[in-house]
Order: sequence, then structure tokens, then C-alpha cells
Amino acid sequence: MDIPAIKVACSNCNLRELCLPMGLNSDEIVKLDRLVSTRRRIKRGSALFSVGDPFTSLYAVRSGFFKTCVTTPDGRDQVTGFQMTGEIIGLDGIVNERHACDAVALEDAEVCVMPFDQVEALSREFTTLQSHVHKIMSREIVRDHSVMLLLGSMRAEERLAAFLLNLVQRLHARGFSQSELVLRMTREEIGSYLGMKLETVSRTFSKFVDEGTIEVKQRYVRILDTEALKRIVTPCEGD
Amino acid sequence: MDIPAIKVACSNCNLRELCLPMGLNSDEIVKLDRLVSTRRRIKRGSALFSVGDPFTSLYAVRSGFFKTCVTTPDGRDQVTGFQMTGEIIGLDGIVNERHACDAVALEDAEVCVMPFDQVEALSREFTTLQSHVHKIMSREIVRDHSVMLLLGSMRAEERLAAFLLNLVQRLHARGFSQSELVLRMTREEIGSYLGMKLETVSRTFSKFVDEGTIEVKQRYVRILDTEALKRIVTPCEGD
DNA sequence: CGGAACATTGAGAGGGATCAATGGACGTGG
DNA sequence: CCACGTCCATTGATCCCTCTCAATGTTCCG
Repeated sequence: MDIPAIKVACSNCNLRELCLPMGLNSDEIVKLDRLVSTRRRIKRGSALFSVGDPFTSLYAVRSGFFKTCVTTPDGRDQVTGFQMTGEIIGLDGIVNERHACDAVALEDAEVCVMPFDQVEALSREFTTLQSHVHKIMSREIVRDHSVMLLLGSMRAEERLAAFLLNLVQRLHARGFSQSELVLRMTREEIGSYLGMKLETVSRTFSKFVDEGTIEVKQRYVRILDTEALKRIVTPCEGD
Repeated sequence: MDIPAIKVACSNCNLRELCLPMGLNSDEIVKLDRLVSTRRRIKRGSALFSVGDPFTSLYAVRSGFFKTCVTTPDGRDQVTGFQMTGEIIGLDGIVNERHACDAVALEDAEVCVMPFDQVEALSREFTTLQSHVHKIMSREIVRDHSVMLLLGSMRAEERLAAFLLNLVQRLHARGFSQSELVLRMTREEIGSYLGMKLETVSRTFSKFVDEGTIEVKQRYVRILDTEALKRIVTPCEGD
């Protein structure tokens, strides 16, 4: 191979403050480099893994945007999450050594492949990584619980407002605007995630536009009044 | 203290096939004994821990029945799970070193306290436990995703049917009947978990009774036609 | 026995689903 | 460059499932 080996390494990755190495010291990150040896490119619309695939690795999103979804035997499916840069995909596969959901790229994407046996070996070796892995899994559990809260006890407007706020917050942490975003998913995918039909998603967007809370042009969304969105999510702060 | 020290140990616990030690060999279980040193009794209606409490330990349910729930700022709450004998509570606390939900005993209960720093230390020491802890967390994530599917895309009857089937299945794994159960939670708690109002839960029970699928007498439920329940959850097997 | 907590059932209202039609954005190929 | 098809989004009209409000019944316990 004459292709100059681009060093695939956490230590020189500009995402290290968002990704697995977050909070590790430079010494520890160098050890991590042993773990992340390969990258994988995923085309828009194709799957990083699918239900039933043997589980071998966790994946860190390096670029692009993913959705994960589960499917009922009768074909309905539920988007369980959207993952952006620096987030970890694949934790669902650990229990049964097979993936329990599909992970699909919503735009051309690249992930760092982290073979799970190596993750385990390395986290036996040094405490910081061990703690880190545990926190990543725990964070996912807490996130899932807040989605359950959303699905179980919020109305359409509250769900969409919470969704938008969550998205901009995560994008902001990645250096993007606090008030503008481009949705990478369709209305139907948003609806699936939020437990509502795509028409309801669209109508709710239109409602927010009418109220002057946001501007929408297809996938582009501009938040004009963040406070209004927050009030929708939490109707009576202080009650 | 004159109270004879009852040995608190996984190695002589009759739940070891269901609980943390599941699948470990006797050698490894002896090591686990170092970890589980104390038990704690929780009265019906009181909390094992609450939102915001410092996180120190995971808990294995030894007897009794718990619910975990999260709360919105405006007071609505969502039951995120029901835990029975052998199941692990507290994983939500790992990320922020504070608990993110309340865990409340639905009947007088007893838990084994597993200080998390010791869990981490021991799982650095031996691989089987490490793998086990990872699987327990991953199982929780997969479970949460299936609850999201339930909340996001099922109707009331499907939700309740899925709930009943899940409960009896878990109870059966603990040696109880496949067709009879006593609910430990109120209609309101079931409703909160399933994202529906208590009246709807009650009505749906009545509907199942009318159809001859189950018998209900308050908290006591007898399943007369398991297949019918399964058909409700998966309306068109094969479509 | 009386009260509190929990459960059932009814009647009516409403939020979101469903069905359906239209319109815009984008990519491909002529 | 425009035509065309496809995918996606918007909007309207109607329906229905579940919520809400309300009354009654049951169980449990002091």
C-alpha cells in the first residue's frame, strides 16, 4: 500500500473532548490509541449494523449523523435515538452478543471502530477508562428514561419543543449555533422518535411558526424564542 | 452486638442464578462475597434512593418489589420500570454520581448493597464479573428501547398485553405461575409506566375480561388465554 | 364503623390519527 | 436547461382513541 498511513488515533483527533477520551489525560489517551485502530465509512441510508448482527465493536461517530431503531414483528418501527459526532453507538449489542437495533446513517458518515474485547481489556488495565465506559452506559440509560418520560407524559407540542431544545443543545456543545440547525432526519423519523405521526410533526412545526417561536424552511430551523420553547416543555415552572 | 451474624453472601444465596452472580463459577462467587457485605430493608412506600441522592452503590433486590420513576419540573412523573427479585437497581446514578430517579418499594423489601467502587475494583480483577456488569447495563438499555417502542407505537390494549406478558414471564423465571399473578402496583402506577391514565388501564383490563382473555379481581390477575394476549401485542404475525 | 385509598364505570370532549390532495425540492436523464 | 419522477412536507377534513370529569363501588385498616 502506498497510501500514506493517516494516523487513526484519539491523541490527534479533534473530537477528543466530546468522545470516548473525554477527560482522560494525554498519557491515557495514548493508550486509547491502541484500541481505535480502524475507521469505517457509511453511506447515507445504509446501516452500520442491523438487528441480529453479531456484536463485536462499539462505534464512535466521527462525522455524520445516525439514527438507531427497533422494529416490531409486524413492521412498525421506533427510532430510539439520533447520534451525532462524538457519541457512542452499539451498547445494545453487549447483552446478547448480537445487535438489538439497526443503526442507519442519515448522511455520509464515518465511525471509529472500537473492538469491545479490547475496550474491556483496556478498561481492566486502567481505571479512568473503566469509569468512563460505565458512565457512557449509564448516561444512555438516563437518556432513555427521559425519552420514556417524554413519550409517556408529554403532548405533541411539548415533545417537539423538548426535541428541538435537546438537538440545539447538543449541536451547541459541538460548536454550532444555539439558534439555528439543519435537521438531518425526515418528519417521519422525528415522528417515530417522538411517538407521533409525521403529519402531526409538520402541523406542530407550523404551529410554532405561527406563534413566532421558530422559523422553518424544510430541514432548516431557526429558533427565534428559546424561552418560549422552554415554557412549552415545562408549562408551569414553579407549580 | 449479640445478634448472630447471618452470613450475607452470594455464595449461599438462593437467588444467585437470577442475580449478579448468574453464570459465575463457585470460585468467582466467593470473591463476590467480599463485595456484598450489607443488606438494607425498605418499608413499603419508602424510597431506596431519590433523585439527587449521592450515588454510592448498586442494589440487588433480594425480596420485595420496586418501581423507579423520574419526575418533570411541573410534577408529572413517569414510572421507568418495575424491579423484582434478583434485578439490579441504581445504574442511573453512575453518570453524575447522583441518582437520576426515585426507587420506591411497592412492598416491604430487602436489597443487597453493592458499593460501586468495589464493583469496579473487583471487575478489573476478574473478567467474568466485568463482562457481567456490562451485560446488565446493556440489558437495561435494550429493555428501555423496547419500552420506547411500546410507548411510541402501541395502543392501550397492546401496551397492557405486553406488560402482562412481560410480568408473568419474569415471574415464571422466578418459579411462579405462568398464568397467575398478583400486581404489586396500582392502576395509576401501571398507567404511568405504560403512558396511559389509570381509567384507561382499568377499562382495558375490563375489556380483556369481557373477551375472556383474563380474570381480574383487584390486584389478582389470571391469564386464561396467553395466545390471545400475544396476538394483541403482535396483531398480524407474518405481515 | 367510618374513612382513606384504590378501582370501576359512564358521559362527553379533545388531541392526534387517518385519509387524501397539493406543493415544493432534488436528482436524473433527455 | 428543462421535463419528469421521486421523495418529502404541508394542509384540510373527518374520525376515533384516550383523556377528563364525575359518580359509585370495593377493600383495607385504624
